[in-house]
Amino acid sequence: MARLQDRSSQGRRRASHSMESVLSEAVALLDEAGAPALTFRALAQRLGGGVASIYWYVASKDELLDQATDHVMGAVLADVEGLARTDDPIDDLREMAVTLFDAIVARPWLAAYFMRNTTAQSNSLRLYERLGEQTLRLDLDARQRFHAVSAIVGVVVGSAIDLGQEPPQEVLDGAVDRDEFLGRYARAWRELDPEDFPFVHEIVDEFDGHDDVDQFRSALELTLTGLRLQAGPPPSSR
Amino acid sequence: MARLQDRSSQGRRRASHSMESVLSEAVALLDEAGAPALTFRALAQRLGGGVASIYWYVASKDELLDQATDHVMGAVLADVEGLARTDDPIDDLREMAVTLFDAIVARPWLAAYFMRNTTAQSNSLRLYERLGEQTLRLDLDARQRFHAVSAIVGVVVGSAIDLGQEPPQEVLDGAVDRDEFLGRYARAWRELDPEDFPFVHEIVDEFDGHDDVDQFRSALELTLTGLRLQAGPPPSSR
DNA sequence: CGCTGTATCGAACGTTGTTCTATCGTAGCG
DNA sequence: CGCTACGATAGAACAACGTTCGATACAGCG
Repeated sequence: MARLQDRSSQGRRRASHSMESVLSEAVALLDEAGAPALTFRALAQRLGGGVASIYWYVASKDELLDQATDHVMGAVLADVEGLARTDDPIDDLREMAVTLFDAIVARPWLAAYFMRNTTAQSNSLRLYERLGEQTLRLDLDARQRFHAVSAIVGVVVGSAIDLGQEPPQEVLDGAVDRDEFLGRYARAWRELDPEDFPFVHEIVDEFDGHDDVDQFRSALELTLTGLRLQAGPPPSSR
Repeated sequence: MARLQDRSSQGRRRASHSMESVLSEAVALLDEAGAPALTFRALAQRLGGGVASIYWYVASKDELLDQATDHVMGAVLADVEGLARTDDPIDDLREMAVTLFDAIVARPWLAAYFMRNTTAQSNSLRLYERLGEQTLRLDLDARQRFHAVSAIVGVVVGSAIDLGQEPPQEVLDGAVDRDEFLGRYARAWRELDPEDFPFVHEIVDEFDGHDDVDQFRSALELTLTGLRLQAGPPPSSR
């Protein structure tokens, strides 16, 4: 009968990890049950080793989070860099932002960590650079470029945050699906006094069962339209 | 010699709280040293009582956070409702958003909680309503209005998040001020290869010592410009 | 063989949110 | 006045968490 891993016949063997395996399992835990599920004890158990061993690879939980985040951001960065470039930098910015947002939809826990510490997360810094390089193709000054990229990242983060904290436990467990969860809010909102909350009543049907990606794309479009206006006519038309 | 509170001459008297005092002290702790400082034991000590007593007023820490957030959001809502209305709904939206952002600058911990649970935080819901009511004055359909308000809240949250997680402990303790903290990043960024990071070098001077409020206002302006364009000409000109 | 540095692990510590159980104090009532 | 019910308080204990400590295994090399 084949044994798991390469542990030999009897008695507890010591586990042998690697930075790669530590980060992979950490990401797996985050993916499966969100940030609260990533504990040193759960991670050690998955690695088949002791709790303290993990501290040989990372100095603290903060660093573990940073490294795990950077680990997956590597793939996101590759996706962004693999995007085809057009002659419109704003179109490119949109595609980049959407790619980033898609990654966060797939891994909601990313939202809270992916821009926390750009010295420890080099892939996030590179992504920031790639976004910024598109603004270099626009007729803006340095401050406007800085603010433009901050705005775009802000839209991504802002849209992603409520996404990340939406699941109150039940959605992650699969006991309640997202539509039912939204429906509860919608039901509560519909019972508000229409005179006191005319706007909430106006949009409750839109809210019920809405798509987060649509919501994000709309917010992004407003920012990009504003940016296009700020940049003035494209250089080719001058 | 006057004694603290109204405890009588000798022996431990039981403390008597109230919802008000619990929330006030909770907010005080959050203001003084951020979210990690709000523990049941620290709160109990400030109230001069036992740990378990707090559970008579709130069922969990999550509820404590929600109620404390709603507590201060009451004042924010009052500020927003006290704003003078103009004939331009977008100008009003801007003033409201800035008022909200100012409140978050004063209390960075707000960013993470103020839109978490609108059924438990009625003041946040009311604020959401007030923002939305401005879009009722614009020529938009229901979905566009829903997305517009989401976008504005998203910009606020997105700009506020890095604000809230900036202080890595030293800034809160007052050991290191914010400019020095930004300077460290700027110094690290300046040492990157200019060929690999042209954008980062372009904007590092803007980043160094930048004002968060400027950054936010710029991001907000892009969204509002996009929204104004989307809404088309004002009804008066038709 | 012994030494050294790398890598591992169990046990323990302090702090956190939460629960259990016991108790106090006062308003209401006979 | 005494008794009771209940609103309100609190200490002790529990499980889970991040983190540290000291001991120990293993491979490479002289």
